[in-house]
Amino acid sequence: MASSEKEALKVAYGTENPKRIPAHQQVYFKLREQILFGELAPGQPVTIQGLVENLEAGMTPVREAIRRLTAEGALEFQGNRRVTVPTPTPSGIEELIYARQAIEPELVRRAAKIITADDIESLTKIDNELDAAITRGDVGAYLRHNYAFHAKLYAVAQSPILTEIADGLWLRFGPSLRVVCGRIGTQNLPDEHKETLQALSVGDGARAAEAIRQDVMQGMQQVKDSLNL
Amino acid sequence: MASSEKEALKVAYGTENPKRIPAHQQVYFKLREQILFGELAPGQPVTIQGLVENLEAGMTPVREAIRRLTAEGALEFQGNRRVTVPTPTPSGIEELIYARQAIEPELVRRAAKIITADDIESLTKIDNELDAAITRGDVGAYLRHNYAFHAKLYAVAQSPILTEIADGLWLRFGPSLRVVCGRIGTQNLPDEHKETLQALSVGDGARAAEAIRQDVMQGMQQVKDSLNL
DNA sequence: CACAAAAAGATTTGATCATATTCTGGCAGT
DNA sequence: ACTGCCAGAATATGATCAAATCTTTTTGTG
Repeated sequence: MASSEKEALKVAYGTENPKRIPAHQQVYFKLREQILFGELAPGQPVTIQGLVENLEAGMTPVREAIRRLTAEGALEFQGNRRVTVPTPTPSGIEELIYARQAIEPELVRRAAKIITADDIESLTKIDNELDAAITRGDVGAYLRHNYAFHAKLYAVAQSPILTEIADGLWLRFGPSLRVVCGRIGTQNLPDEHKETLQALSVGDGARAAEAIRQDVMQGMQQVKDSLNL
Repeated sequence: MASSEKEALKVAYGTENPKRIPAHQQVYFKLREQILFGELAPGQPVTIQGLVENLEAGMTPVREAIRRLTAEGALEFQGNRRVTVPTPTPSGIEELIYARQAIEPELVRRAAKIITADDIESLTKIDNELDAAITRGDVGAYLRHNYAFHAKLYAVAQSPILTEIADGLWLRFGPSLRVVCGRIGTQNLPDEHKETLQALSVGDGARAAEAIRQDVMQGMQQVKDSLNL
């Protein structure tokens, strides 16, 4: 995600000055959230008119948001003017596994070089909230905090292109993750975050990268397994 | 638009069935070509109204195409509603180098497992045309055939997600590549394609992947070097 | 009086909407 | 099953409104 858009996101959620945000961006962010955190299930059709009512927006902005998310792989063009949330396939998951383990550890390596104590503190805080969500079995909160942890790492890495790619990957498996959690709950979910934080705090980028790789692989493995049920 | 032009478009973009192509897709493909093959220079502003006239399309389709290309990183949101072709930065190029050498060799490994003699033949044909373009110093043809070679490899690999990512990367450095060729001509350009083809024809996926990695790295290195001039 | 900063106005461009048109898929009737 | 028709959804247009940039004029100061 481009940094100017991160600004827009902040504004959209009221943490910053009241600058006007174009409707098409607001729609984009809302729809993105719904996809990432599971309001929309794999295979579910997404209609323009439905969103116009649902999000109380005009037709043109909705259209633009859909095009954008389609380009990011979060939605799928069904040929006949139809758009749906993509249904995961084993080979698709394989591709995502490769891509994530190729990209995310590199982002962590980059983050490790320039991470500050403040960053580590806020990562720790996110991870604690994540633990709390797990113990109380709150799937929605788990998904949000888990993403927040990784997203914060990306932000630290200051590598906008790799971050956009990684974010794009999240959009592709987000709906599946929700399904997995619906099946197995929040127990037994991967969490190599402690190890990652430990390594980052002593400046060991290689170990941190490997820990995240483990985290990623375990999570994707569960998605893969849940497909064969 | 005259129907003969629509026909031409269908042929140009390989849509066989006689279905009508939505205007927003036509605009997308046209604009994508212009970005990939250098009609648009880095830093150049892209206006909606300009494209409406230039491509003889309506406003909504142009808008949608721009959103899509922005999502793919081919265009950049300039905060104040403005959209431009991104200007390359050294750190951006570094990111692209990492991403390409992480993704493309994997695609070649996958391609190597299932490539057919026909595929190799058509790759060879493309590479010959590429050589011809180089010897006659035809930059436009070089860019097109070079892309065609890589794109054909992606197609063989049958990995749609990794292919989309790789295509996205091309869109990001395409404009820079044009600039490089404008500076140094078509001589001294990387070409490990022969080695790749050789390895593929004997089923040596690892060697083919490494050859492509070399090709990618050499090309990106030249882009990087040309930035410091 | 010269110059530059600021204000006002004009113009270009983007955002959004209402509306007309085109297409798809389902359904009725054969 | 097949065919033709219809409702509803998507696509596309052009008009309208709003924002940003550029241009010109005004104003203030040394």
